[in-house]
Amino acid sequence: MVDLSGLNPQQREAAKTLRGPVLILAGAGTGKTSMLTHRVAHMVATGIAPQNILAVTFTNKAAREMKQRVAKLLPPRRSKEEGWPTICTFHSLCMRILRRHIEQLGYKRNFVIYDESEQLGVVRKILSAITGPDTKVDPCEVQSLLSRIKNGSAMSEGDGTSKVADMAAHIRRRYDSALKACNAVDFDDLLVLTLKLFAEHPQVLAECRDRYQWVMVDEYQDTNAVQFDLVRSLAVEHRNLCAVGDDDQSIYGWRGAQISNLLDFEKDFPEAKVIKLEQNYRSTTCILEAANAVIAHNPRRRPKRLWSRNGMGEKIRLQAFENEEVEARTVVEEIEFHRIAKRIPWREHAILFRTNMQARPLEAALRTAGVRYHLIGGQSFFDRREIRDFLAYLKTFINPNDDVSMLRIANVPARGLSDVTMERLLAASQERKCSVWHAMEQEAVRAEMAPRTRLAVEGFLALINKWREVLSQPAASLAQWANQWLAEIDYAAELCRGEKDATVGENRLRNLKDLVATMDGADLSAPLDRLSGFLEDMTLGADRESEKEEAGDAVTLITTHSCKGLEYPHVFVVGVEEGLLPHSRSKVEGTLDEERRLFYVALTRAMKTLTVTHCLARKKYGQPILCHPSSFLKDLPPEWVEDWEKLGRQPVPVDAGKNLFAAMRESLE
DNA sequence: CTCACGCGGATTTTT
DNA sequence: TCCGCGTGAG
Repeated sequence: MVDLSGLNPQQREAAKTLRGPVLILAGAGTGKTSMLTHRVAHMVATGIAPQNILAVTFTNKAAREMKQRVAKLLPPRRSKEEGWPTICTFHSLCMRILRRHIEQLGYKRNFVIYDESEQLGVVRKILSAITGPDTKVDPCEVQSLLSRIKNGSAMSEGDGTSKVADMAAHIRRRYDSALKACNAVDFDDLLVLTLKLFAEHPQVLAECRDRYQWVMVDEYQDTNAVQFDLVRSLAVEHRNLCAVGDDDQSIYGWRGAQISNLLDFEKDFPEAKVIKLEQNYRSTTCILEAANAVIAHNPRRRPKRLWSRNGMGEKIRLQAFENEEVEARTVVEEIEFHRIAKRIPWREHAILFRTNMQARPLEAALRTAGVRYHLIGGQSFFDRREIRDFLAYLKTFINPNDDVSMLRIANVPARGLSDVTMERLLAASQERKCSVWHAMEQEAVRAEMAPRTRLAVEGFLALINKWREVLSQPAASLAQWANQWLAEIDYAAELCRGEKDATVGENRLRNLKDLVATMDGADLSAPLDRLSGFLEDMTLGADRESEKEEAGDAVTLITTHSCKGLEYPHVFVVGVEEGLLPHSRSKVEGTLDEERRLFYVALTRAMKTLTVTHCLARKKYGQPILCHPSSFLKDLPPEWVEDWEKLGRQPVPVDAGKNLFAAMRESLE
């Protein structure tokens, strides 16, 4: 038997309610993961076959954490063949299903997954084909519209709908067939195609239902229409569905998340049992009471009230500043004061803000004060050219018919395949209804080219084929293989070329080398399969490596969106102003509720102290603009708040403060 | 190609 | 204000 005595009564009930639909409302910091992992262990202990258990999460991080914690609770596996629960993201679940069955939808088994920038490439191509080279249609817009359509949340804007809809449908058809021609699927397709598979091939659905007889879904409030359909497809028969979530933390409505999936759970599962987890293990009473009061203003929520045994704690500090620079400086001073006077390390502090743009003055202040920090978010890793190129090469080696990847690297480094040549090849491929690679392979196509370009094309064909060849040999080391072809194409030179600062190129090269070094895992399957696996991990398991480097002492800078699920002993929520939080756009979009939840999420990150700040003026597009305190601030009950009336308090002159801190720090180190 | 200049746009972003 | 883009010249 599993020991459930560490759980509180509600957690225990949730962990022990196995059969039938259950909705578990797990408030912030209420030990959700602990409950879930114990639930899995308890299932196994009661005789449920582990391989019949499925737990779906949204992020790799959540999946990884749950996997690790489940592994600690389950009896050790006797053999590799022995069943084990499936704990993964929606996307990787669908990927697994599609790997087995996608041939029934007319794709090849070794399909690749296109990420956002590759999707964009396809969209660009289609747009230029149907509207001529220069039009004002933004490919990004189109791509996000397509995504929203696929996820079943295309906003039906009131105006001129049918024309736009027709257009969208047309583009979608071309887009889908373009991807299919490359044997590629995008992130959304993973889910959509799985549903299609279920609809068109009932035996596959039956197989999956049979396999996943016990389904758990984490962060249920964030599921969108397609994810909901998937879950329902799997669970509607056996009805062993455990949905875990918190309607108060639904902050991804704009990405298609349907909070109604959680709110109206009983519509689809009338016999559902609802369990609330309200004991919080993270924060002090002050923080929780304030958060409770804020969120209570939302209509249409499942009433909840977080409480804790962590004591009253310090009151929430509410501070006003004349502008964002003073705000940043003071927050930093506060952190330094904590560190020097109270020996609280930097890593126990986080600064939360609504928009990325707010990070700028904070970074500046942190830097001048010599405080280490790391900024979470911003898309860095996958925008790096060297990584993109490398992955495109890998995809080309796996499947040269993947036009998007192939076109990306065809002339990188420059090998005489100019844009004009590639355009011609593209046209030829469209004429012949084949891939660009295939067009290159055809003698007739090459015959029409100038001798020099013809040689370039043949050289490229030979290059790709040569290294594909190596890949088909059994015991190749992927890292070695990659290093060899990288050397042959002299990619290092390509990276350094045109770079004024040599260290930039070196850094890029090091990034790449680090990546290459991770290619050889322990498993001994065929190199091609390993390569596919590696690629998949890269696209699907897109762990921000910035998040990994938690080692080291540094203040966290993070948006209120990406802080969900995290916690910090000392939290500063900055820029809590009308127009920023709630964001001005939420007024026109009618999403004030979600903004309030966002504020609630921010508040509930704090364990020990919470500081909420706002400015009286802030530079917007360069111009200083007057700001008003957020309307949410008046919902903070005065009894839990310590209002620092800025006006009375004359701060120490900046330089004096800086020197003082510098001196104190030196004396300590 | 590469650099320089000018213009526009600026919420949030799990895979 | 500031960054990223596309364009146009050399």
